[in-house]
Amino acid sequence: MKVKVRIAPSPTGFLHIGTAQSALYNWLFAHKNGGEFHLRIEDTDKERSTKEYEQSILDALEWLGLKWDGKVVRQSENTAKYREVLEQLLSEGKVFYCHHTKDELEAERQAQEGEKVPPQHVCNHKDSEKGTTPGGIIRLAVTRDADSTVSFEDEIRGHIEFKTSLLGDFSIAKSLDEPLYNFAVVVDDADMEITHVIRGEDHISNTPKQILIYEALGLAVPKFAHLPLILGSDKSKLSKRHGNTAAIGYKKDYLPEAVINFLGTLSHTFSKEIMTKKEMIEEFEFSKVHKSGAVFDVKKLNWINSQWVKNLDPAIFWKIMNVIPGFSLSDDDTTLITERLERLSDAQEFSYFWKEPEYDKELLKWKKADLDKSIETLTEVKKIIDDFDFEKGKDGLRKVLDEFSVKVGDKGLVYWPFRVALTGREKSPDPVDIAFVLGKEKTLERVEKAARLSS
RNA sequence: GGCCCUAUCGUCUAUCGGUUAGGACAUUUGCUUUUCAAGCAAAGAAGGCGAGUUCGACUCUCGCUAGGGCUGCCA
Repeated sequence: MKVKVRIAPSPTGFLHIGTAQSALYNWLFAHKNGGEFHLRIEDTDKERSTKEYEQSILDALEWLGLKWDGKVVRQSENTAKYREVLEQLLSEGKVFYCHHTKDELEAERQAQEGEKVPPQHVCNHKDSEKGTTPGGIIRLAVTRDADSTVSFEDEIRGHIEFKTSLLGDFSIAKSLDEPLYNFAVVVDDADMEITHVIRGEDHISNTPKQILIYEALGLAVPKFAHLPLILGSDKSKLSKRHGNTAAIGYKKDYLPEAVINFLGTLSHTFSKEIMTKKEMIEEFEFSKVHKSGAVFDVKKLNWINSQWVKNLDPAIFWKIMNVIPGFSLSDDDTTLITERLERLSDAQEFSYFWKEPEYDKELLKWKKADLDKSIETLTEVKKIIDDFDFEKGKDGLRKVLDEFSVKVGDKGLVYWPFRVALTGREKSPDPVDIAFVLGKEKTLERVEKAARLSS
């Protein structure tokens, strides 16, 4: 049987980074097995779902390169199917109408909490006239055998078992046209012929309910694989208060390959740290997916990103950066930036390559000398550069500057003001490298301006 | 409270009964050096607790503890 998996985000927010990870693992599993990866939008909650969020989820998935097969499925477009299934179940007496009010249910729940018994609603309408009378909400009639259990073999965690007596007659639809999560998921997964449900650990406790629905429908139960959660620094489920939880929020600082690499290696053991999606497909195994939650470590993401940036095609780098339309440096010169970049937005620190630097003249002062002396030396440097033929290359210029340094007796006094004049910053690559990127003319201009600025 | 899941360096992890408990990120130090990085080299850093099984447990079993998830007419 062909492997078919899916992710089912609800358009009530941006694509969560955890959902992105589970999308990745679904995608990996599908590709490893020559199967299909589908996208289903769970928009049964009409109040909170929006088209904008739906679009942003699609965009995030595309950015990450997790392309889905076939068309996007929307639950809101499946209402006829839910109604049909519900009516059938109703006629078979497997589900029933519950006419209890929210207040009654709430009172019951509080009483149960007070008695310290598991909160659940075992409805007395199920065997009465009321159960077949339309109105109220629809619940599944769950058998109350003290010993009966629902169990499944999780692909990642092994045997998991629940007592059905703890479930109560749980709700599956607000009305014939308003299915609730657990019911809609089962109907759709069955409809789409999903073979493996790969999702977050937070769904483990929904699984027995869903299995019971499969059984009521007389349908084959798919395999389940529950992924560990991504945790914040305090080890609780990653949420807004920990920072950025929207996958698309990482776009400004990270390459999609790096985010995928990070998410992939976070909860699955691979043979090395830096992995392409293709390599991950080869090695993906449920047995190598971890069981325990993993803390989201931005420092590691930064490092992984820096590795990807270093090896990035310069043309693509400039396309992504888009600092000034059309601006770029030669491939070799680009490495001056990419070799020292962790986050994409840090490229702003190299803005002196594409615009005039602005700085305080005090910055020109070398720490082991005073400002006047620094300027004096810079003026000498200007002359040296003026006399130097750039055709002779970087090493040639370095050689003359080094010789001059020996005469001055302080290398820093020569190079520091030179660096500041060119970049306006206290940290940068070698000023000689920068001079050769800027060219002789621009270099002289900046040095001259610096010297003038201080007189 | 109930149910379920989990438990090795600060973080992500390897180990599938016998290892000096390995690697990566981070940290610290050294080299390099005109600054900051990068790069290279090195160092420190771990099996929650208690029983049991065994010649021998990080590894198997049980209990405890801790953390997490769920407990909606949300998904």
